[in-house]
Amino acid sequence: MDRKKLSDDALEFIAARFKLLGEASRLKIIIALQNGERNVSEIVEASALTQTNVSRHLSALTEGGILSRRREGLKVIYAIADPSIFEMCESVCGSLQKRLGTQAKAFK
Amino acid sequence: MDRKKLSDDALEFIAARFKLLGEASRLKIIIALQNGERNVSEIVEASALTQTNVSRHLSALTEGGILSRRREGLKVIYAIADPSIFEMCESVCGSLQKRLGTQAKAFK
DNA sequence: TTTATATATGACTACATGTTCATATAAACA
DNA sequence: TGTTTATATGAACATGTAGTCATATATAAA
Repeated sequence: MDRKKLSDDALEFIAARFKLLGEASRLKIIIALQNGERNVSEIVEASALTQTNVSRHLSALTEGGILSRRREGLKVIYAIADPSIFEMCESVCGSLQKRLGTQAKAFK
Repeated sequence: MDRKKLSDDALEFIAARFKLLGEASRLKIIIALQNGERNVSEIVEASALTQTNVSRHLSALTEGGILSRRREGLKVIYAIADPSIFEMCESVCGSLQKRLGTQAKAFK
């Protein structure tokens, strides 16, 4: 495997991670888990999404290494497995604030 | 506009930012600009994408506030407008390395 | 075993989007 | 003016994917 191919694979990995975060519904789920683990029903309630939809997103986020999954009786409990996503969200928030600030100035 | 609605809009903003980064082709373009501004032809060559495709992605990235655009004669020169994306990429690389390391251990 | 509760999944629809081809626009020059 | 170079865009296609409905699976309890 040559160097070019390797970095293409790496790019795909990175893109996949960003893609997982590039959806408001999934961000809602992540935020619902910000203060600690929760089972699916709790996430459904907190996110105001349907149970099916939440289940789908939870699968994707878990497979992508962002969440962890644990069964406890009838309930399945999810938690943030990769806290680095919060840094990234803050990073985005920072640059968005900066950008919105600039746009706001343009209206003065 | 109530608080709930506001935070939904904010989430959409953040998701849109992540979505822009969630595509290997666009990451290639960003990497091509990592060491300084470049015109479209140079980006096409560096990224090995078609001119049309590059042009489309450049539009999206510029509209999303990630790149800046400047005309100079026949050439149009793009540059990174929001350097915070590099922090995020490094953040992703870090957690991916950690994750791949864990997976590698599982095979021992 | 039957029933109830919690979560996941197959099938499907609707819609978004990456990519390409051909062509348009914009600027410089003869 | 017409021509050439550099970039952008309309149209169309193919693919991916979020969301939904009905149903399946898994665990606990009666």
